[in-house]
Amino acid sequence: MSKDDRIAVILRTARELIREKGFENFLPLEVAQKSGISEGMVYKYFKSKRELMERVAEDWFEEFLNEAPLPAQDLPLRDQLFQVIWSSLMSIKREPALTRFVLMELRADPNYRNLPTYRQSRRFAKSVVDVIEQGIQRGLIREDLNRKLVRDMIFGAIEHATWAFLRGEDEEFSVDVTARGITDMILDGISTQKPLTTEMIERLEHMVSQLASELHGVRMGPPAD
Amino acid sequence: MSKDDRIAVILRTARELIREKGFENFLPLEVAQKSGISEGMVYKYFKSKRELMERVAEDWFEEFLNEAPLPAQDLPLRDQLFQVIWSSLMSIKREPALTRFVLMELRADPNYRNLPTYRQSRRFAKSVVDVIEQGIQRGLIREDLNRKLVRDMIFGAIEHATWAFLRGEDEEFSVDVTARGITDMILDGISTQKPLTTEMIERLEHMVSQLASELHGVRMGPPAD
Amino acid sequence: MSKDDRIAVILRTARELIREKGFENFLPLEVAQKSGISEGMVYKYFKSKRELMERVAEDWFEEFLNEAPLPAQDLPLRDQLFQVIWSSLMSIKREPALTRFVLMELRADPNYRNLPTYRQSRRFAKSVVDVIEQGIQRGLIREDLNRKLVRDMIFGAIEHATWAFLRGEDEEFSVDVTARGITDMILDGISTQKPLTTEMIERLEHMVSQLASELHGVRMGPPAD
Amino acid sequence: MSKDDRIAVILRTARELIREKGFENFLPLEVAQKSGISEGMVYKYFKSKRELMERVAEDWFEEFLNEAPLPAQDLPLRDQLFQVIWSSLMSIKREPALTRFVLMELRADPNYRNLPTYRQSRRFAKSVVDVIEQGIQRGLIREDLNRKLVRDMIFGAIEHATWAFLRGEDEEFSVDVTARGITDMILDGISTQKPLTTEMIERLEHMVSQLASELHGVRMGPPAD
DNA sequence: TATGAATGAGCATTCATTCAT
DNA sequence: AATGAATGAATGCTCATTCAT
Repeated sequence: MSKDDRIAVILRTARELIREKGFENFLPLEVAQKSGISEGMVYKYFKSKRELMERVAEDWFEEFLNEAPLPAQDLPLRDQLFQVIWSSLMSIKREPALTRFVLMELRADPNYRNLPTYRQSRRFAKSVVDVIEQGIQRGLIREDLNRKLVRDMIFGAIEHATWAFLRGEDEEFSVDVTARGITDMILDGISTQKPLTTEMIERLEHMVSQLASELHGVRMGPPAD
Repeated sequence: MSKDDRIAVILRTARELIREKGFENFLPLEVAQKSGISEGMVYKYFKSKRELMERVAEDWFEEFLNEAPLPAQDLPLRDQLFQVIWSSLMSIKREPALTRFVLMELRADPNYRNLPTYRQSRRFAKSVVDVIEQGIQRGLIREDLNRKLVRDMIFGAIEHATWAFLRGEDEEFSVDVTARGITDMILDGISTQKPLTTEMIERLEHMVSQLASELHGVRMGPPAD
Repeated sequence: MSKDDRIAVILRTARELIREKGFENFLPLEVAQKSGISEGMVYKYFKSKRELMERVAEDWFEEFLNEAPLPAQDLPLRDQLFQVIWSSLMSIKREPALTRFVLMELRADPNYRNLPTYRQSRRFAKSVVDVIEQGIQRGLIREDLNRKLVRDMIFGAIEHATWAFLRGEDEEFSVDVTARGITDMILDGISTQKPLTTEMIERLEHMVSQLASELHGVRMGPPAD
Repeated sequence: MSKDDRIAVILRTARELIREKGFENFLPLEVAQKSGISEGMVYKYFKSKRELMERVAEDWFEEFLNEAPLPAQDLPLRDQLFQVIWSSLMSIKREPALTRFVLMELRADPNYRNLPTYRQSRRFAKSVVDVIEQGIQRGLIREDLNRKLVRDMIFGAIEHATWAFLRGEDEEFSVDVTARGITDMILDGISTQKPLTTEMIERLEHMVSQLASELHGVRMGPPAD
């Protein structure tokens, strides 16, 4: 078996083990046994247990990035955002144990910013930010937003929904419903109609009133409810 | 030293150690030494290392809940929400290591729902949900919202912002700015103005058209559909 | 509460705890708590945990010796032996945990021969040996027996039956049946009745019959019962 | 050193340590040191201290069972029984500490019946029971015996004799004498010749005397020895 | 006399990593 | 290249006993 095949087998086995037992119980010895090789070989190809785990996470993330291509720019904004959030939730639902590893272990690593996973995470985050920027350029999204915060909110919502799923709180966890909810809330907020609109209307009403008074010498009030 | 004082000392020391070294490196022996007592004493008052850590988290959460009283119901909705988010971020900024412990260890515990921390977390979540409900009743927030999702989004945003801070990504992390940003985004969403307003504007346009036609004998208006 | 009362309470509590949890899990702290006194008091009256446990065993043994008086010497031998064995099994059945303590811990102690329990054990063993001796004197038991071995066999049988009971193997463990079985086997052995004896008698009977017939012309049968 | 050799060394060392210090003071660390290996190696081949000790007991028992082959069926019953009892006592005399471990620790284990030692113990017990059954079939042993009780008595006698030896009470402990004594007592019981027989003979003597006196006018006494 | 806080030695077990073969 | 035996530091937890108050 070639070196690359060997590595592929180890990575696949390791991913299975993480999926089955959780990353806290992941043992290099088991990877070797399940791969039909010796422990020494695992350490030949991966400097340490940690490196192996990081590579597993990296591969998984890479797959995700490839499977979830950038949303087509000619789609409506809402659809683009939905697609990005939906892919993310879907991927998490498929590999909850790996998700936990990335969220809990890698992200807490002081060295996180030098890890490939960090860059991957940035790539994905960028695809979200790109959608936002596009929305801004099209005039559909407010310009005055803190981009970082928008990104945090989107991912925050995704992750928080994920935790509930990982803890088994939401047995009926539906990727579609959750993704739709997050998308709408991000775009529309939770308020009912906007006060600014009213103000503008009031201003218009004022103008109309003035016109009317010029015409008839009579001051019109706002339309009765 | 009285039993209660002893317990207090242990808890304080333990909290310091978690703060300094992170919960992964927390050793009961060190707690004892730093408290000037024997390891056995720690185990006299706390059945296990885990229980001690949970108590530290619990006390911290309790302090937070006491320090962050329910927002006054007569405040504007936006201020109430801001206050809740601000307290949360503030508390996290003060004890990042404990936050990590709660978010990563406790929340991932299969038994999480039976822990005091879970109930505390619910209490806090409830205070947020209460604000939302009140907004709905006042007609300021849409009725058709998935409450759980709103809650997830708010906490998700808070936590995600927290992670960036914990990782030292945002050195200039400002509780005020972040809380303000989250609050506004939750309430208003990120979109520009709302199409529904159009109806009202159409009515106005109609009024203006009539006025204008009276003035000039010409019908202005939007193009007929 | 007087000193003696105190001691009595401690001993009673200790016995209950040994009964409930087994002697391996016996904790002085629990004795104190259950007795409503402090741990220090336990150590005031008993030099060590071991001494306390030995005293519990001693008291129990003493009770047994008092409750199981010497078998009346005018009873048939078999009844005396049965009584002794029966009392022993009965006492064991009542306090299995204490029995285990004596059999496993005390008896294995290098210092066992200096313990009160040893002397008590000897007292009880003597009562058995006395029955045997009496049997010998009455001509009912062979003289050439190794007394020590007889004693070992009797107690061995009792203890082995006990172990099965302690392990829960014989749920239907009946003191009566077991005591009866042991008694009979000890007295009679397991061999069938000696064929030679009967044969000889028959031969003699045959000879006598012939003599009689020669004398009287009449055939005598065996004597009517 | 091969895996099997290593295991053998560990088992041998462990057995020595148990022999020297008793099973209560048995430390895995010491096994490793005395075997010239690290503690980790002990745990590589044996999941736990307990498992190691059980394996030591198991091997010892297996050796015993191999060294003490089934008694030849054509031997007299008494010789077969003697042989079985003798082997048992001999093995115990060689490894008193292991005997204590089996009798006290293993046999008290709630899981005892699932241990290999239990099955070994059954195998040996069966060889005894087989001898008994054979005796019954040959008409040499009473049919109406409670087999379980016979077995208990034999082993009880063996074990009780063992205990005395283990405690050093019988310094002159002789396997031959003890085995002989137990065998005889089991087979013959402790009673003198059966009184009924004597009685019958006396009656016969009486009849014979009468006949004789009728014949010769002379009173006959009991037959001279 | 009574308390109960305090001690601290003692021990089983794990597992990432190395390296002789 | 490949093996897998070997390492050994690290650590949570127990509990009989003491002694200051």
